Amino acid sequence: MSTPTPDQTLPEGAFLQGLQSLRAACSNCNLRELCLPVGLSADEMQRVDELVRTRRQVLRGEHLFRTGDAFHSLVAVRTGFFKTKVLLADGREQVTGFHMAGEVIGLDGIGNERHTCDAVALEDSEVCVLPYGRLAGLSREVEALHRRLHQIMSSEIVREHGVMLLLGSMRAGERVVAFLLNLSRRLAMRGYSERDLHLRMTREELGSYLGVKLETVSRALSKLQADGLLEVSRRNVRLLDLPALRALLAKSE
Amino acid sequence: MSTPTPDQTLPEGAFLQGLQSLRAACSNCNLRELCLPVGLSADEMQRVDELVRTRRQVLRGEHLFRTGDAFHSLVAVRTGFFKTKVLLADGREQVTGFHMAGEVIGLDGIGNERHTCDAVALEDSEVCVLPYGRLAGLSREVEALHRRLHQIMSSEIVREHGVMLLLGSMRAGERVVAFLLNLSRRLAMRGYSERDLHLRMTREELGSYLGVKLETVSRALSKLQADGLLEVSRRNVRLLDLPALRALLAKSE
DNA sequence: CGGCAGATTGAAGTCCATCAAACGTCGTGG
DNA sequence: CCACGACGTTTGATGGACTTCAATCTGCCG
Repeated sequence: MSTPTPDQTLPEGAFLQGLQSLRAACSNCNLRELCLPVGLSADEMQRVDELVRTRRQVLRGEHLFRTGDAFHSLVAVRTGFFKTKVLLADGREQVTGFHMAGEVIGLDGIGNERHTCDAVALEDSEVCVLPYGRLAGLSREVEALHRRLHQIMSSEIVREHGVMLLLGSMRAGERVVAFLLNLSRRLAMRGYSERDLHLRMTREELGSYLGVKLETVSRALSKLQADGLLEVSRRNVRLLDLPALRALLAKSE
Repeated sequence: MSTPTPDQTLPEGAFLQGLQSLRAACSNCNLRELCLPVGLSADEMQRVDELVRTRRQVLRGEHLFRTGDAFHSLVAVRTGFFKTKVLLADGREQVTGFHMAGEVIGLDGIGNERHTCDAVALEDSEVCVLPYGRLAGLSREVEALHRRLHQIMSSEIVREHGVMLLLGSMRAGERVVAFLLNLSRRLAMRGYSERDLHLRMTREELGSYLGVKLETVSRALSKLQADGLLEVSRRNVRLLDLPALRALLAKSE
């Protein structure tokens, strides 16, 4: 493997720290069916390879970007787990999402060239850096990439509609179930068990995402366990009765 | 004015109802500084004119689109006021946004070619129909349009982050103030008073958006009136002390 | 004028937040 | 190796914010 040539167009600073010497490429990435290159032909994917040259390691607790940072790149999660959060003037914070392998982070920065939220690794992670300028340029040549970018952004909007529904219209117990089923589905899509979940976030972070306090999350989980629908042990959750859990959402009372 | 030639590439069906014989064009639209063509040169705007040929009238209470409808076009609000909402299986609904002149609706449909929410006119309105296929095609030729589309979607993501913060981290009174200030700012951007607001939605719709019950909205408004910060009379709100209202959010307690 | 939808206000109840204590787990250092 | 402490989690008791239920009021439109 040859010594990598640093990409001259990459932003200086934070993004160059932790640069990996691995050759990044979508073409031989096992996430290509989930991630940015969905819908691209082999040829098209190779053109994307040209600009997805940089991988970055992000350690647990490290920020990928912060509110106010200049926006240069989107980021695709390769391994690991992230949270994004927004802050209120008085320090209150709201977790806006949890992000796992194959998901793209940083879309918030496109609009005004600055990030408007923080992204923090919840475990040691690796991401692919997607320089936005080059991505946008290529997407004008490769229609499938253009479509895919629009699709990714649109899906993020739809995802957030779901969170708004959760925060605005569900009670605490329902929110927890909705979260678990969503996580279960995303794990299943990646070939993991849909029953055995390992939560990567604290009860407090989960509570923030769900708009309730950490004690409420804990109580809701205990209640579901008492009802025989799942087993909880710290951050490990086993879903014992998926149909019943789904029914809790589909038909509330 | 000559008889308009119906655009052959437009989708059949619902969108053709209420077709206006007015010649739609961004170039001579007074919203061009707020709407889709922001950042486009005169030449570029004329190219957009070619595909923004159709205006549609939407009466109060009418749906612009519904969950499940096939997605063909984005829609720019020209006059009037819309809400978008998502539905839960048991009938509960969550208003995800209120949309006024210059704002683009329907971004949720891009991802999977179907709409995932309902858009309803809250007063008699007029919209410009933006056939998505042609818009995407043109955006590959006109870079400024490409950027603008990305920007619109990114801004929508950022807006929703703000709503999530509101729903997840604020108390009822703060939510109402945040909503009023947001509306005030958007009206001011359009040349209207930032103090005199006319709410276009019922207390119930506003409560749904804010994740509280209609009575709670009503009480919060009454409280703000009692505190001398505003005057309410049915759907008319006059903000009497904007700095104090802003301070309520900037520094809670 | 009468009826109705929407808005306000009050009283009672529920869900969740808050405060508090105890427990388990993990990593560190004695 | 165990003790210790920090951190995260669980669980209980109490209180508060918002919901629910209900009555009344207002303005609008037929």
